[in-house]
Parts: sequence; C-alpha cells; structure tokens
Amino acid sequence: MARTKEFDPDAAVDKAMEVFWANGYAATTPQQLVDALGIGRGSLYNAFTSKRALYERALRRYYERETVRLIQVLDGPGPARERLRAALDLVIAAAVDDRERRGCMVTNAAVELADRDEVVAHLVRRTFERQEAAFRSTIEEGRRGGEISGDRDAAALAAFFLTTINGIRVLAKADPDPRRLSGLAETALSVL
Amino acid sequence: MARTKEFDPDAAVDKAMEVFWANGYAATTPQQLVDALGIGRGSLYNAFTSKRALYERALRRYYERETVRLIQVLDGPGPARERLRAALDLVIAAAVDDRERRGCMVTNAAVELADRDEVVAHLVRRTFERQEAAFRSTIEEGRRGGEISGDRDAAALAAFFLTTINGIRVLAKADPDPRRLSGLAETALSVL
DNA sequence: TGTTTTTTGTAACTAGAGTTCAAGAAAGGT
DNA sequence: ACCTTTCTTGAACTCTAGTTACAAAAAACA
Repeated sequence: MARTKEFDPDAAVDKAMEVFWANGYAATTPQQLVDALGIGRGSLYNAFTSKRALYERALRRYYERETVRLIQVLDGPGPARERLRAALDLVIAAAVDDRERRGCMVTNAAVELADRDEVVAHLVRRTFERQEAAFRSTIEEGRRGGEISGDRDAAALAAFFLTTINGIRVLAKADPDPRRLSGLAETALSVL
Repeated sequence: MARTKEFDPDAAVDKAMEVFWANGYAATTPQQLVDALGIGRGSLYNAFTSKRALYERALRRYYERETVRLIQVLDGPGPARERLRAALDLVIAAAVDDRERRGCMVTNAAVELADRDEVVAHLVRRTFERQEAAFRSTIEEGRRGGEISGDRDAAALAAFFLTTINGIRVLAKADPDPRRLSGLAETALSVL
C-alpha cells in the first residue's frame, strides 16, 4: 500500500512543543524544528503542513501534558485548603525548577499571540476556563465542608486564583526567587 | 557645521514604542518601523543602530510614559486603601480600553524576552521593583494611619499586588471582560 | 559662498525564513 | 514481481528580514 512514517508523529509534536515553549512562536525557526525533531524539512512539512499548524498542535499537546497537572492536584484527595496550597506550590515549583525560564506555554501564548490569533486565543481561554473551574469546585467543596469560611463567592475566588498563578509566572520570568514566590502563595491564600 | 535631523528622534521612539508594543519584538519588522516612523531605512539605522537597540529605547520610553502612571496614583493623595483600589482600577481600565489588546509592554517583554535577554530582564525587574515599592509605601502609610489593619507584612503584600496586576494583564489578553476584572480587584483588595 | 558634516533616500547585499518539489525508497496488496 | 501509495531527502525557490553602502542634498558656520 504505502510507505510508513519513519518517525513517530506524536513524539515529534512533543519535541516541537519543547522548542516553541522555550522560544515562543515568532522566534522559532523551521531549522530549529528540523534539528529538534530529527527529521528532514520535507517530512516536517509533509506531516505538519506549516509552522503555524505545528504550533497549534504543540499548544494542544501542552494543554494535555502540563496543564492537567494543576487540575489533577485540585481534583485530588485531601482537604480543599491544602489542595489549593498544593496547586500554588506546583506552579511555583515549576517556575523555580525551570532553569531556562520558559514559563508556562499557555501564559506565553496568551501574551504573545492571543491578541492577534483567534484560534490561539480560544485555546488559551479554554485552558483558563478549565483551571478556573477546578479552582472553583475545590473552593465550593471547602465551603460545603465548612473548611473555607468567608462570604466571597467561589467564582470570584476561582478567577482570582487563576490570576494569581498567571501573575506568578510573569514575575518568575524576571526573578524566580523561591522565597518571594512562596510568600505570594501565602498571601493569596489569605483571601479565603 | 552639520546638517540637522529632519525628524524628531523622540517622537520616532514614541512611534516605535507603539509598534513594538502592539506586535512584540520578534514579530516586528524593519518595514513596519519604517512605515510607522515615516522615515527612510537609512535614517532609521543611522539614528537607532539596530532593531534591538531601538526596542530597548522603546521599552525605556514605555517605562517613562506608561508605567509611572501607576506609581503616580499610588503616590498621590487620599486614603491609602482608595489609592490601592485606584491603582488596580487603572490597570483594569487600561486593559479594557485597549481595543487591540496590546496589554502592558513590560509584561509582554517579561514573557517574550526576559528569559533570553539579560538587558531586557534587567529593565523589567527595575520596573517591577519600582511598582512594588510604590505599593509597599502606600500599604505602609495605610498601616500607620490605622487604615489597613492585618498583620501581613507590607513587602509581601506589595509583591502580591504586583503579581495581581500582571495576572490581570495576562487574563485580559484572552478575555478583557470588565466585570470579571473588577471582581478580581475586589478580591485582591480583600487581603488587606 | 564654500567647506564640513551629517542626514537622507535608495539600492544593494547576505542570510535565513518558510515552503515546495522532484526523485528515489519502503510498505503492502494483487 | 509489480503497482500504487505515501514517505523521505535534499535541493531549490521566493520573499523578506535586517543591515550596510553610497551618492546626493542640505544645514551650519567660517
């Protein structure tokens, strides 16, 4: 019938994700992609159509791979308050361990592209919505269990936490100081 | 002695600032700059050396022009608490009124370049530090006046507000909904 | 008015971006 | 074994980025 692909497209998207994540969209060149994926230019374009299309797949992959981790922590077991803390700690740990300071690819996409690319904007919004929803249900649980008092509504608090993690990612780009970032988490949690 | 420039370099930097602000660094082309500044390529490079150098000047100009507004509000008259609210409102109003969703050029620079460009990182840090300092002294004033109770230290709160405004700017890139953003300010202020 | 110095506009240049294409190679069905 | 199809490689192509070179012009001042 037909020749079979010599590379694994799924693995290739993972590698492309790393490149775009580290460099952003505009600053990434086809050459970098070719080098990182270890395939020829022809195969690259045959398999992925265009830089733009590959970026989109990479961003979706990032969502599946990285973004869910936050949600898993929030949806996990344990007291709601501790889960919220764990979620912030996860974001901080990711920023601190990130030697190249690539940050979060969704945050990066939001800032670099969301204002000019409707598809990217949509993807970013979707990601934010899911994270926000996870924050929200955790807060609601904590409220029901009497663990979280306060009177502020859960939706507002969820949006607030989403803002906080994005703010942390921006600050960490300039100054990924663990102590400073931990203090931020502490302060943010005090709204509860 | 020598011929004089036909264009105003200061005004040119302002225009360059607008272009970089709207498009980011990598996505901005010399052609766009030439068009926006209304000068020839020769003059552009004669006066500003390189795209990179012009970007740096544009970013510094942005700091002088836009960033001080926040600080002015915080350093202004009135009760500390109201000044903090006014500062958040300023950020939100800027985001909402920003039809092109260019966001804040410093936030954009932080995300796009701070991880690879030490000079930009330094500029961003400097900007953040000043804003943070303004938040801090406002909080300390409020504390002294008994207006702001709480026990959390002013430095931590200032860093927290800095995080919040950057988070707001990221969210606004994807979804600049005034109501949502106002709720965020409300929630953030409740830490006091 | 001439000299000097800098600007200006335009052309030119190199490098690489982003993509396409032609020719051969593997896979599998008949 | 052959045919078809899809893959691979690598060269090739176009276009523009980013910068430089240069000749003409124009302002300042002697």
